[in-house]
Amino acid sequence: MMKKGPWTREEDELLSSYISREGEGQWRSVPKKVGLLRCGKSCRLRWMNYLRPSIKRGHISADEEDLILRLHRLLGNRWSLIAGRIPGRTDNEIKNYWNTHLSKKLISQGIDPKTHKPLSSSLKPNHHHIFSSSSPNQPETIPQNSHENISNTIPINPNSDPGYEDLLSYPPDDPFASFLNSLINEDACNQHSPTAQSKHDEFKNFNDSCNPMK
DNA sequence: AAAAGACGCAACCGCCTACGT
DNA sequence: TACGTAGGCGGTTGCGTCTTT
Repeated sequence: MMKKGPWTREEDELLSSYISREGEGQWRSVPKKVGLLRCGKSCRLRWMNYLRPSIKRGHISADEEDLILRLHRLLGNRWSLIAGRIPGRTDNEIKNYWNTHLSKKLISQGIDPKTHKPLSSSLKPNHHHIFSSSSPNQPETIPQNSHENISNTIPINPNSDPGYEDLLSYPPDDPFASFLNSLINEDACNQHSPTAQSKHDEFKNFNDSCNPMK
């Protein structure tokens, strides 16, 4: 019989010590090896969203909030992609933060959290904008429930897509625009995923360029 | 002080893709 | 090609906590 519900401190310690000893992977066999009455998926989720040492929990800074907003405007509800660009944050945490804080904040400002356009105009179809009325929650080029590589679905060349500049609304030399370009093209250009440190550096560089006074 | 309602977040669920056989 | 397994994803739920009445 599988156990469900909140994890206890003892379970966390058992899982943590096992993962730090044996490493991640083979999740289905982890509960048996550790002696937990949990399914492998649950163990993986607990590790990924809570126990990993690199996780930064708690207060989300204004910079991080701004980044989430901008990335969501570009990517839609692609929480894992967004989280991948915010060091130490998990997709679950960002998803929760969006649903409980940011979407309400945008609504209070008269902005549709799905389209990032003014609520009064968000009902009107806009074929120029890649967020179409047929799927307001996702960019038009990204199929619902698809987990395919983002670089295959988001226009890679801004100059070839008429809606791109409208979407970003940043001048070509805007640091965030170049940051987004780098992340969009990253998977296509890099054979290897960047390390946590390089992601951190990338984020820091972006933040520094946005906030030179810091 | 107690009850009711709202809120926030951890965890679950179902579906998908990738990969091996 | 078809099937099974593992891992990953986003949507949703459930429950503890906080706030309001």
